Amino acid sequence: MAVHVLAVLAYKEGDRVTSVFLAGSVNTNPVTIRRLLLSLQRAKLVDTCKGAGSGSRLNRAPGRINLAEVYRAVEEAEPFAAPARKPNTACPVGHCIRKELDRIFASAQKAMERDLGKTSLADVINAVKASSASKKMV
Amino acid sequence: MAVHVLAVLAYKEGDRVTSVFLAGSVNTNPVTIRRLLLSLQRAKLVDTCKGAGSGSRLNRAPGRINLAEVYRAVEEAEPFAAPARKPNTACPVGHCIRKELDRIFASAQKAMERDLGKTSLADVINAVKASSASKKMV
DNA sequence: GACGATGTAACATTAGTTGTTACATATAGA
DNA sequence: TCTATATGTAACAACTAATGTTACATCGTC
Repeated sequence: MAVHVLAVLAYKEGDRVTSVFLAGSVNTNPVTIRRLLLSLQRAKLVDTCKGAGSGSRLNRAPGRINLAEVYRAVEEAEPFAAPARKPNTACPVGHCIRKELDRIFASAQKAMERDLGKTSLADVINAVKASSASKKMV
Repeated sequence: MAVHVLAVLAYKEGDRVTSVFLAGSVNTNPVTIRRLLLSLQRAKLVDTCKGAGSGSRLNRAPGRINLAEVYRAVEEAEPFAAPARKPNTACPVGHCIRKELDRIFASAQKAMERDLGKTSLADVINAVKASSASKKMV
């Protein structure tokens, strides 16, 4: 969803867009969008202003925003394997396994982020544009 | 959690272990374990028998089970980016972006699985054994 | 100062996961 | 064959996280 919002912002190059508009585009409600925008602001990906005629816009060119950043901005807590069952020490395995699994999953997540990092927001937009253009040609 | 269960099974090389025992070890209840075991059975990772003195055991040597398999066995549905917001066609971006995001996330997930695939269940157990051994030395 | 937008809190709604109980069924062993 | 034991599975409760809804204070622009 975050990518979707950013894509819309990229579409409106530079123009400020309101959370109400974004909510309509993503088919959700303004509050959820604003909650999401807070994360994106923290990550310095968007620039949001209050006041009449204001709203949000990208803080960087779409070519300089990659999806790994977006992912990290949104998923502050690690996404899986995290529920952190209580230590549960009685069992010889349970005792030490958590630390090990954390290591492994952190590595897997890094791998995923490396892959996401290969795609920029501009890439996404171009693909969307191309696909909608070819659709219009039919 | 799945990895934890398999690790316990690997610990008891060959012996059948009951869901009650596993539940105690993972600090949960037998039904949850059995539900999990069903997925692992489908993936041919474990072999479960009913009846007195029965239970589950690994279907392969721990060195021949890698974590990507475990992950796939458990996470049948793709884990994220999946909520599949309704198409929401009114907006020019929303219309075509889904397909593109699916492609990107599928790739990211593959990258993650490739990384998980580098670790076998045996690796996990060895790490756990090593860590518990060094702890005993203190 | 009024309007228009965000920030934020409180609460309802929803969906997904886990826990609990119960019971049918299958298997091993006496 | 009978009994004890363990799984498979269903129905339901409890819990958690995410989202939607409403409301309102606050900040900026006009």
